[in-house]
Amino acid sequence: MEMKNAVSGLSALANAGRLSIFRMLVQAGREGVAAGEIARRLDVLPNTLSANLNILANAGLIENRREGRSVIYTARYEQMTELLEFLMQDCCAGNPEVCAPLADLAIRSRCLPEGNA
Amino acid sequence: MEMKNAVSGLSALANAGRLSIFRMLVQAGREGVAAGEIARRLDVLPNTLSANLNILANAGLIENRREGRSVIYTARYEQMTELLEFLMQDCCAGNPEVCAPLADLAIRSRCLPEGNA
DNA sequence: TCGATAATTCCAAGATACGAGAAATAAAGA
DNA sequence: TCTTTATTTCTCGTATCTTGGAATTATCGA
Repeated sequence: MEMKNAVSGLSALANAGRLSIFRMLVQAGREGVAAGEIARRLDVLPNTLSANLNILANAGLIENRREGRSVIYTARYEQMTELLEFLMQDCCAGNPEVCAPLADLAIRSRCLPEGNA
Repeated sequence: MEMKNAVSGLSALANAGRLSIFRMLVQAGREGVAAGEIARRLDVLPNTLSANLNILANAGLIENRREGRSVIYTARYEQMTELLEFLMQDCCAGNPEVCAPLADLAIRSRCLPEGNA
């Protein structure tokens, strides 16, 4: 990932409203959540929500599909992974113990294939 | 981690200059880098650098110690880990394969204790 | 103490982001 | 087609961020 994309992604997430949206979508999985449902759950104005969804989408962190009258939003996990990778790149150079807590996190989240946890 | 701290951290990183500083410190390890050296390597004005270091410090992402005339800055890995954890919290609920790439990253970075990679 | 180096603080202006009201567009059903 | 629901676009006042010049503080060596 390039610096420009990383800054764009971090900027998109650097706002309480957008961070809440993104985390909701991350937790929602591939199924996603409709814009209206997000607005209801977070209690935000539809125009504000729409603007924020746009910012997240432009940063490549989310995408959407239309289903009837609703627009369903989903997280782009690949982009999230790339962003995290960009942040911790070479963090372990020479000192594996430094970022061990992150690996623990991966293990606790059961993100590892069988046999690695 | 609370939403407020997460936004503060992401905001601090949502700037090309500060992101470059932070990554440099992440890669530098516990030894850290002096403010002047950072300014030289990134070619930024000392006052701008100082302001940015302050923002990163206030977000809890870096800390410093004085050594003679120099002030050495280091990354706070615990805070970085907490921030990443906040972002991917519950991301795997029901779908472990979704964030498997992140676990791969941890493995590739040799962040895992012996026997887990 | 004086001069040089290292870093920070203060301040102002220009740029950008933010939230909200109002209007517009898209889709579904009567 | 008309109405309702769902979402987006337009616009604008306000708040915040960013940057650079100038001055200030801290440390070391002569």
